[in-house]
Amino acid sequence: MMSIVSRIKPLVVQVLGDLYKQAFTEADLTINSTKPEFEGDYTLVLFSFVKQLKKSPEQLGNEIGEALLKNNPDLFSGYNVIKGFLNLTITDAYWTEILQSNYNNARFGFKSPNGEKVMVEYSSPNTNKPLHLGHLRNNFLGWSVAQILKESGYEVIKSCIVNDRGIHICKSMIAWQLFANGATPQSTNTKGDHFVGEYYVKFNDVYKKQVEELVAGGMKKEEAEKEAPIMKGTQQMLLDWEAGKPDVIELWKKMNGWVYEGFDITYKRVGSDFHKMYYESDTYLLGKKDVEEGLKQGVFFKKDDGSVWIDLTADGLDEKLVLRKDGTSVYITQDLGLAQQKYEEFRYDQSIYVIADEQNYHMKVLKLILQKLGRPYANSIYHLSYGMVELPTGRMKSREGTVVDADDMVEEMVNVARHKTEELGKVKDFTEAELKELYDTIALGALKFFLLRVDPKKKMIFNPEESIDFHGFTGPFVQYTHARIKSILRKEKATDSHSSPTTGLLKLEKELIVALEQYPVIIEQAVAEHNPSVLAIYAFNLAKSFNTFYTEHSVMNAESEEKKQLRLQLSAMTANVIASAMSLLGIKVPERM
RNA sequence: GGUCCGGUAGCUCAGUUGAAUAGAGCAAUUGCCUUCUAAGCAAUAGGUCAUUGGUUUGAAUCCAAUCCGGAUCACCA
Repeated sequence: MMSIVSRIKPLVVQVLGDLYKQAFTEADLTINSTKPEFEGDYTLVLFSFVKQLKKSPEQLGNEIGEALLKNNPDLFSGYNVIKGFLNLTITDAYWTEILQSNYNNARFGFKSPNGEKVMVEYSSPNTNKPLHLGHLRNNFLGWSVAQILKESGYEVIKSCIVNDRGIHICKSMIAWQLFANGATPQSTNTKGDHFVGEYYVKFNDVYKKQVEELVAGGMKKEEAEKEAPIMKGTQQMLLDWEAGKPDVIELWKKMNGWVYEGFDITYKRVGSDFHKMYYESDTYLLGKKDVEEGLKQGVFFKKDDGSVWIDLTADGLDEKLVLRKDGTSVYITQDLGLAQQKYEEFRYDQSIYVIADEQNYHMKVLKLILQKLGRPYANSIYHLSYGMVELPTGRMKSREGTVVDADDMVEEMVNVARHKTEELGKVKDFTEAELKELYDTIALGALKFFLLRVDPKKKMIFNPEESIDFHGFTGPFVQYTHARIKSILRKEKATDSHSSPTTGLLKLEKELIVALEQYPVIIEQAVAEHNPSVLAIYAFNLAKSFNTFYTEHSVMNAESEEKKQLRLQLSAMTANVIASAMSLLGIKVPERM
């Protein structure tokens, strides 16, 4: 299945060769959608040939247009030249053919397996605090990119590295030990991850106070930060953990267990899932082998104190530590080891890391080191870097409690969905279970769409007062359009009718088919850019086009039986493509709402 | 300070492989429910595309400089 633009390009290249005996390539051509105020469907920009061919744009346009029309009467039905633009009109027969052969194809734009294997690592939570809005952006992005790749023919392995050990985990552990008096999630009726998160905040409160007291007593701030009793206790706990001290390990397992119970609920709710979980407690020692190997290869060097480094100054970066003087791993050491582990286990062709842009430098270094170590997978690593979600007041900080909690967020969206639905009163015959499902569909649709509609690379601002909206450029708008179409199709199904007319397409009908035809190219773009937002924007524009068409023309009371069939097909295909595009974003679409 | 990312309507964002008069949504104003779901449609208003210079037939887009905001450059993860 070839897009119309990629069909036109070789035809133009051929015509240019025939007419002017000059070789052009498809890359030399610019073909855009024709602006609505002009006659035509697609436009060839002529300026680039003017100089080379020494003819006026008008003359060129007319000659090329004439030849294209003559050679391909089944594809082009007309042309016009305005200034330097050749506007081409595609035949109605072409458009209706697209419609008839695809209106009922739920896999339109999807591809069959291509034999390539991709790993997508996303989510990567810490087990010391609950998930917040920033994690949701990561989860939705990772899941969506994986789904887009899957439907584009890749074998996809979704993985997750859980940061379940380290000093930050010990912080909530020690605070629990000191202040909980044996309280548990059960005894306090609190979701496990939230329960543990409270002690992480508690740690930071106490720590801050202790540092202040020490500073008041005349100690320098830097020293006080090291000497605060609770911090010393935490560091001791980390040493005990690494030594495998039973009571610490037991506490660690217990608290992590609480967190996992909480995470499971949230992941299930928002639809995140993984094929392979990695735990840092299993992998954090792995990279040491790579460091030894790199030392032998001369990629790394050892300083006098025994610490191991790599010199990246020739690559415009700094010297980077890869192993501490006491022989313990740092962050990058672990990532080196994990990368190796993942490759040995899955032999992927591509490995995508969905990680916030604050780690751009780290990921650059990781890739560079793997390249220098001569790893065969080094170049297959792709950092899908996304911007942080910020509040109007600035960055969210777990330590300071200025975060929008993921569970709270979902709950609030569900409430808004319920109120709005009740207010409109269109689904009064739904059962409790059906209503609950509908609220979830709408709430998560709104939330996912909101977080995915923005270019991942860009940081985004979340304003709680203004961002919860179900009108306009939102998930519920697209979902509503789908429900609206389904309402028509419940009255009458589209059928394979070859009696539907192949001429006389109305403007709004054609606009819709033209948009539908572009869907496969949009998916390809989403794959190439690792960018789901193009699908969100596309789905919105498609829904908007349908709504305009819908208010202007009646399907059930069409001018003729043929028109009705055509419009039923048009409705069916629009509903399919909306459902399809939304499914790639991880968003469900309801039959009614 | 070095590196990277960003600055487009009151707000949130598209457009950045150069192409016709820079587009949406929200907010504001105004119309449209006896006709397939008004979570909709139509319309009005809102812009020195941060600034300056350059390249080009053509610049929001490319180049240079400047200003502003953010991230990062840890023996933290």
